[in-house]
Amino acid sequence: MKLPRSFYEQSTVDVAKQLLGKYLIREHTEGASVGRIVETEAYVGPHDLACHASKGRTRRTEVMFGAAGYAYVYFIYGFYHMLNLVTEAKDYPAAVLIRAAQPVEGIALMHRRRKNGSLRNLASGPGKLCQAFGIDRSLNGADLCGEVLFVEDRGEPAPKFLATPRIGVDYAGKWKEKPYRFLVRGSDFVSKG
DNA sequence: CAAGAGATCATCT
DNA sequence: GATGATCTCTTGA
Repeated sequence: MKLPRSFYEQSTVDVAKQLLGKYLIREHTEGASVGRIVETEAYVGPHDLACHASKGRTRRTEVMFGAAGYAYVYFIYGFYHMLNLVTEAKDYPAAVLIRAAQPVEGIALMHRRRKNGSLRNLASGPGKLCQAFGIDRSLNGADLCGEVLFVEDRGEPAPKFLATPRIGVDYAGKWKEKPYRFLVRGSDFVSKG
């Protein structure tokens, strides 16, 4: 069952937790890619110094200010894309970063996109995940209730998870210590962070 | 195995 | 003109 827009309208931390054990699906002309989400991070609003939108409403962050249930994809470090799912009310900037997934379908395609990857190395990090799934800025603003990029509930019970501080946000002052990173306990497919 | 450098560009000042 | 929600490779023990 495809997750409805109302799912993304919940509080960002709740969405981040509930996404664990759900399935990310990317339809592409080359074929479908499916991964079980095992790691997420919550970026909870304009007051969250780790959230891009704390710098104000700009061209880049515009999507985060929009309605829930759309993709926020951006390019960083000159190499990598990051996939976020926009949450909460329109005009409230918040999103969940998808950090890692366990490859389920389209694994050969993922290997082709990421030359030198073992199975565990295919999508165990936000940049790697976007490479494996063929996600780039053309998907910025894509509707998660559409046919190209969405998340499915396949009836799996909610997995046990851990919460830790977020990765790579040392500049965020006291916000860097918030336990807004969520990982499926015992999964071999999370990032190392 | 841990640590560090380098790659490379869209976005904002 | 600076910098970042990263990854990979190289180095050295």
